[in-house]
Amino acid sequence: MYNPALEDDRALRTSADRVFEALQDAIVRGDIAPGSRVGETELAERFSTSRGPLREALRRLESRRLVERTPHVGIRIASLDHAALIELYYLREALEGMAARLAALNMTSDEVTGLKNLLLAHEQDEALKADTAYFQQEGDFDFHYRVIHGSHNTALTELLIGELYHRIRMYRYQFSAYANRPQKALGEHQRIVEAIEARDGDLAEMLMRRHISSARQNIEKHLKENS
Amino acid sequence: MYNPALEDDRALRTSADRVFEALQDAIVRGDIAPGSRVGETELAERFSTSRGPLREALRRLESRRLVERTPHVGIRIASLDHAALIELYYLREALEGMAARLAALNMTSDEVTGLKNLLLAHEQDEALKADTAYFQQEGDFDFHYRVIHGSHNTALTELLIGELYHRIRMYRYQFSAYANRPQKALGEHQRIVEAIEARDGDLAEMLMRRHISSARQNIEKHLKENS
DNA sequence: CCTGGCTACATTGTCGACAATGCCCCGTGT
DNA sequence: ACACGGGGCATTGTCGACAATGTAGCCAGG
Repeated sequence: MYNPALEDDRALRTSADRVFEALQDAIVRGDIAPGSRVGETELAERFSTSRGPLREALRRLESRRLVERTPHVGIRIASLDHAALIELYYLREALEGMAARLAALNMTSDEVTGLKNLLLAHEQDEALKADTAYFQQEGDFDFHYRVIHGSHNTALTELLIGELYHRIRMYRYQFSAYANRPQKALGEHQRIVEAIEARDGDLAEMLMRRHISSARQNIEKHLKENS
Repeated sequence: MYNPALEDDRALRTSADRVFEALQDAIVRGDIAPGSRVGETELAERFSTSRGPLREALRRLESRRLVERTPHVGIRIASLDHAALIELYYLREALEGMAARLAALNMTSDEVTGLKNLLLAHEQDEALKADTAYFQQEGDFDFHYRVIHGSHNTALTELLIGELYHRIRMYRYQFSAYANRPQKALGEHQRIVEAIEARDGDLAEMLMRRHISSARQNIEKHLKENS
């Protein structure tokens, strides 16, 4: 059987890159328990490679704060600390607020219409499915991805999507449902798009910041109740 | 001021970490020409180690965008792109604005008095030295470091100081003087501290954002004139 | 029984050798 | 003269072995 994905794997990717992505995915999805210590030999066997490429992958995961390393002792998978999650939301508020501002200034009209169509699709899904968490979460990521890309600021985009979002996704996978008020979020998304369409950077930033700030407060409330 | 040397005894004993620090410094200071291709063997000899630890260091520098890597071809030192510098200033505006807001809320009174004393010292240096660029730059970093730490948000602090500031410093070293208006900057710093002391997060954020936005516009003006 | 140090083991850190890939140059054909 | 292909060379990617370090368990002494 011809499998182009496998060939690409071998042709234009190094083993270290392949391990990096696979291990990152395993950590984000929780296949490896957060906070657990893992040995290099064990991981190397799991991903069918030697310790050399594995250690290169670990260095990159260390930069993304997905593993913690102490010299001569070993690595442990990042633990899920509530305080760290709250900190991440302050970062998101600042960065995505800026992204919304820049998106209002720099998005092409094609990108704006694409964004509007996305929300229309969400609206219909929402009407049908009432309150399904999964679709809302994926749709939520999709919306935010598009706004971030719309900033046309590559440093900002790479920082948010390439580094911070993996940590956010890890929390979402493992703490699962925060009861994240889908219909309310959809309404906030719509207002943000309206501000972007009106090319009102100030308003777009303010609405995005409130949107993320609300999500943070919602999480804080749930954490306080369940403790 | 942030001083990574304090942790050297415990954290930096491996060869890979030592090379990472040394190579990062060499890149930031411009000892290695930006955009130039460098071979792994050559670098390994330069830092008296083998290619194994060197490659681990390169992976981390790749995460910090200080080197660019293409598989099976090699690495090249990050080039100094004007557009990328402007993008970085938008990141700084968003992140340090948030840092100033959080500093106004979370700084201890000891930290606030330390910050005030720092500016008093700058004021006297300024009065004496009139317009010396170097002290102002170092003092500028010192001021911003303290505000960032004052946010008491470790994710924000590590992101700004551990990742973004190295890129900023690289530009400052190599494009040197932007005529960065020391006395005007000092006045802006003083107003920011006043807002922090008054525990006015909104005002502190606004002033910090204006401060960085002014610096960005100043750079943009100089770039336009010199092209 | 507890404490302190010491020994043995497991794990991480480092290195040199080998394999795989890309690049450059040269030769050949049109 | 130029385009295309093949071979040699330099560089990167990978691997297994060895050295260095931390840890746990044991033994001796109090």
